[in-house]
Amino acid sequence: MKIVFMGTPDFAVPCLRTLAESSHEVAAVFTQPDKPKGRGYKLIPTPVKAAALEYGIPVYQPLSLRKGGDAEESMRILRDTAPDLIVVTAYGQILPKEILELPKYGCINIHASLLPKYRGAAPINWVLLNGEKETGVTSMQMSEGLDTGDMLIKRATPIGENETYEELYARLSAMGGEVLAETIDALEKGTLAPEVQDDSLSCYSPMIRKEMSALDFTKTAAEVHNTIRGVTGFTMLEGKRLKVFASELAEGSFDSAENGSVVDTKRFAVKCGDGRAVVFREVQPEGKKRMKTEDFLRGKKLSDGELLG
RNA sequence: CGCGGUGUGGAGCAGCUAGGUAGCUCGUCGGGCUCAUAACCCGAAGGUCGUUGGUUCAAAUCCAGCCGCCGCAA
Repeated sequence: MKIVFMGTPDFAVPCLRTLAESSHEVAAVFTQPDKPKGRGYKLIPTPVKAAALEYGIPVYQPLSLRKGGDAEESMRILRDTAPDLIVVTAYGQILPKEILELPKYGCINIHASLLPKYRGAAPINWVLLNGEKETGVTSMQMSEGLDTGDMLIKRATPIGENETYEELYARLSAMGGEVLAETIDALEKGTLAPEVQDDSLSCYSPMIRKEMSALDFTKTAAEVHNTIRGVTGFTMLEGKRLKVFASELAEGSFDSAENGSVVDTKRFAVKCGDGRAVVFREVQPEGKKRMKTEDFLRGKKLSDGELLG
């Protein structure tokens, strides 16, 4: 088959590699325009673009597929390319109806959740924020709504108690490539059995906002832990920002301590609203590298009862 | 030229403002002790203090440039 791939971040790269290394022809890759990122506003190619260039696949980066000159140009390119299938993984743009209907087999999307739950932009963050025990990857036949298409193949995976966003992201990303391979395989064999989503079971996972990462120690330890896992936490220590990348729940309760105070200086445990404590496992002080808590504590002496936030 | 931090043995840091002996908490290696629920004692190895140049009798420390890592903002 002749396939066009659309995707942007790291998450989509395994899918692109799956296709590029398959017997199918990846005729073109669409990805979001390079944006100035990082210090000094350096222009960084998207991970999908970088991978596509490795394989020598032509890359297109329209500002929009829905309006303006770029949209018309994209439509022309797609018509000329005449793909049998378009595969979309975390592209970051809504496809107009004309594109959805252009390929013979339509458009297939790989989504990082067990649909119909966690439709939308940030499913991986939200399953962690909500303390879900299980998630997965679903492939679907795209329709006009946001992640509402008929489900093709769904695969589930348990979520570790202390699993972080990065870890889960990497696992689901790899699973995405596998589910895509299976889906295309079944598509060719004609064994796909599309399943309509039950809208009454659906929920959305909106985009993550910066302030959601701020740790609130009046919340329960489980909630604080889930914030750290889901969106990476940050708090203030002695007037400086401290990011928290990984954590675990401490055993025991510390009712007498103040919320947000350090209750174990050897492990960096912080008391939360329900009397329990969260142990920071991996942190990054402002201006410093990310490090394990044990390393951090070698250079930074915490005092008992020291207040965060 | 967006704002800012930082670079010191294997790890995390102090020392720099007021230049003059390389320090702390660990790790590693050797030895001792023995059961102290991340053990304790003794000893050792290991550093061109990011880099280049400048000032100076003397630079980790002051000055200038360069390189690397990072936080904020986008």
